[in-house]
Amino acid sequence: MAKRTGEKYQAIIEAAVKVIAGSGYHNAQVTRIAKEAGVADGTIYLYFENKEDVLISLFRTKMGQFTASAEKELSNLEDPFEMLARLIHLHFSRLQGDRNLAAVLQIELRQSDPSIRKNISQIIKEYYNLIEQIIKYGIDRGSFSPCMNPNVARKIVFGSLDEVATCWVLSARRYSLTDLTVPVYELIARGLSTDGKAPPFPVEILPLH
Amino acid sequence: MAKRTGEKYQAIIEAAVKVIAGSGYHNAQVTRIAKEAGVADGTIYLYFENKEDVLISLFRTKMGQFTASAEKELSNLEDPFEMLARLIHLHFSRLQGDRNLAAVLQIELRQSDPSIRKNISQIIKEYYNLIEQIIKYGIDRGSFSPCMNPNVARKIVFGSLDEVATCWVLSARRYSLTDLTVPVYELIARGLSTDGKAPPFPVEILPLH
Amino acid sequence: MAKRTGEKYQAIIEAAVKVIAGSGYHNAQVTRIAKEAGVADGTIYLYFENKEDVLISLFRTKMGQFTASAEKELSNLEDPFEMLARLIHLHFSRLQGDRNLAAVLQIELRQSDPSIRKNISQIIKEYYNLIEQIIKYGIDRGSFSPCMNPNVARKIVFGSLDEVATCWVLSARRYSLTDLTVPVYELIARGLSTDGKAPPFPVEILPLH
Amino acid sequence: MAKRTGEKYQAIIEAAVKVIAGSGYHNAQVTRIAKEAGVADGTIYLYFENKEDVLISLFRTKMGQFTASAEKELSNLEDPFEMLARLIHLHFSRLQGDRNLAAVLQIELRQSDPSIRKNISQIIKEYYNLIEQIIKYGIDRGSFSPCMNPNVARKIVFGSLDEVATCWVLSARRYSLTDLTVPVYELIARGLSTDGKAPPFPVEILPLH
DNA sequence: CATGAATGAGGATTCATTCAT
DNA sequence: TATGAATGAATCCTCATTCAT
Repeated sequence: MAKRTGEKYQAIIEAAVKVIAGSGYHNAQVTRIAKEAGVADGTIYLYFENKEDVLISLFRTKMGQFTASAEKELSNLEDPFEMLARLIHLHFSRLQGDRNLAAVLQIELRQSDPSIRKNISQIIKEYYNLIEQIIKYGIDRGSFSPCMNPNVARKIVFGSLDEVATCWVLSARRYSLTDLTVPVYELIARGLSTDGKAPPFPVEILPLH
Repeated sequence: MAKRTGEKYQAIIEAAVKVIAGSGYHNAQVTRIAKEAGVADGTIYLYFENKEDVLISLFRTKMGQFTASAEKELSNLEDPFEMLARLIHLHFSRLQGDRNLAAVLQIELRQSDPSIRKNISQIIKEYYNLIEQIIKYGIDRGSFSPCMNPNVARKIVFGSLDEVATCWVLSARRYSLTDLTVPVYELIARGLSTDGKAPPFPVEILPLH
Repeated sequence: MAKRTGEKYQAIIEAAVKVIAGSGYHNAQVTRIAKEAGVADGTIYLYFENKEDVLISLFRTKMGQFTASAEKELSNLEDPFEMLARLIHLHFSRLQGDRNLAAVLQIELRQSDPSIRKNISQIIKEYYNLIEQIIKYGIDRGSFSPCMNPNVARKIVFGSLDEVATCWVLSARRYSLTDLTVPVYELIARGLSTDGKAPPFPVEILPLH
Repeated sequence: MAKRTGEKYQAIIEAAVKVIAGSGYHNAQVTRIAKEAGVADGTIYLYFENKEDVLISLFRTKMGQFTASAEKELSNLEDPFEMLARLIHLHFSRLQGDRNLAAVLQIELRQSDPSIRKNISQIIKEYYNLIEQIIKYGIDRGSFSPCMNPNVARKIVFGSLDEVATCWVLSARRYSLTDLTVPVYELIARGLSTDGKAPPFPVEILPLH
């Protein structure tokens, strides 16, 4: 019964990002999201099951876009190290490019109820899979250490990126997150590599200064 | 005004761990904690300022014990790799040894209000410092790569351990967290090392089977 | 934010008068007022900021009506003694006409918190001013003693009426308050008058028996 | 079972005056009164039935002292006007002489529960009687108007003094209450007098400047 | 499709009083 | 007599959701 498309659907999701980023998860009342989206409170319930559904849909939309664009960008690559480099760069530049979204994804949405967390876990699995596939591919290609458990390696890669991003959001953002792309790459790449030697970060990925 | 010691103080903290682990942060009513601790509701307010103070004190107590025991255990070591190995082992075995506590630390406490989060950040900094000191020490000794930013490396180490632990808590714990000690060590140690070669995990750390 | 008009607004105020008169200020739970008004608890907060605001609004509305009707009724008069006579009559007949309101105004509202008292003081100043204007006018006309301090005289007039009314409310009302209009008038009028002679009470004010 | 004498009994009453005057009726917790009196919480219950009993005893003691000293001071007088003058002077100077007590009697104790108010009414009746006796005596002597109802006159006299005193307490006491003795006397005396002529205030009552 | 006024369940905290010592 | 740690009942307000219009 909930209509999951239309411009109001998108407007509500964008409004939710804005409201949550602005005043935190616990002040994100439905009324405020409705006002920000320019619709009546009740209208939200024409497009979403309930408030939880708004938050989950927000996460699904944003995370889905991210995973899709990452998959697309990596699809043409052959070198596992370059794939890793691009993934890290995408991960950080995406968050740096939308500060509201970064705050919501890294901080606010983690304050949510268990039922929301459960859905979020489900959604994030696609991104997990993407990372794990890169690792498996790297092992198959002989670039990454064959001794590694790809599942454990995925957790380390994701946990590293996530912690770096969270610290950046909480730091009042006095520094550039994307500036950490290279050092993070180097440490992780060395850790993943077969012989402890990782190729340098492919600098053409980075935007020109 | 709040008396911060005594056996009832401890009982209330243990009760809070149990109640929060059992029913989640948002269902952790003061009344339930009081009942679990075997005291009256009002008694909690003789030992704590308010509910928030219970949670922060819980975190301070538990995290403080952990950091202190880690500092103590590492104080006699000379090899940075061995320090890293023991830290990872301690981190995982501690959480595996108290499943309620693990659930509270990894999941529930992260759903709390901004003011609680702020206090938690403050407390966890000591653990951050410990990790960062190990890294700096390793660089000075020539064991860890001198190109690394110790602050970034700290985030990668902590983020990795944290993500592995969180996944374990959420996984219904069908596997042993401490079994991941060695693979996690190997990946991180290789990443940190100067030449991509890390000594094998010192097996005497692990308990005998 | 609080909508301060509409029939529910009035219904809540009337319900508050009834509940407070019936069970006293300290038993006037929001839930009881809501039930009496035939609305949900939360509805009260659509029309009032909080419970305190209900009480202050109650006083403002009722006292405002009283002051306004007094000003209107006195506006056509020229003789200060007649103005005094009508004021006393209005004061007493108004309270006698609404016993619940009398109990709330004379007894219950005086048990309230300092912040409520402060607002009440502000509101009652208009009534104070009305009395003081009558006295100043009487002095200017030569009817009232020019030696008097109008401010002190106002306190004596109001204090007299207030004490008489309070005693009546507390007396289980075995007598008519309006029956005291004439004796109170005579004493006060003589006290205010220039030469100790006050005209008799204008009997046409009183309702026929 | 409550021991109603002893130095701790007095100390508790004085402490109650101080605490209530200092932080208002609603912040006058038993614990604070006990601390101020230098006794344990439980000790209060050796001397008083309950908190209400402390407040009522406070009022009884203080009001009793006042009524007694007034009766004594008026007992030698013959002129009703002089009695009135001395009563007003005593009433005001007593309150002005103890600001804490004034705040408690005029403001704070009136915020109390109905049961306390009931006891207070009972206690104040002696003072009411004193005033009424003066009035009856004045009528008998031919000084005061024989048409007056002594009961109504008493309310006017007490209400006037009470309102003047209350306004003074609430005014942040930027003026002298005893300075109002003469004007209040003049207005009331004229109102009570048989012919509208009252003798001037007997200035020897006032302290020399 | 859209509105927004109305609903009503749910929980942290205070403080007078007790009673074992 | 005196203590003071422990007790536990009692209540205002928020906000996701509904439904008559």
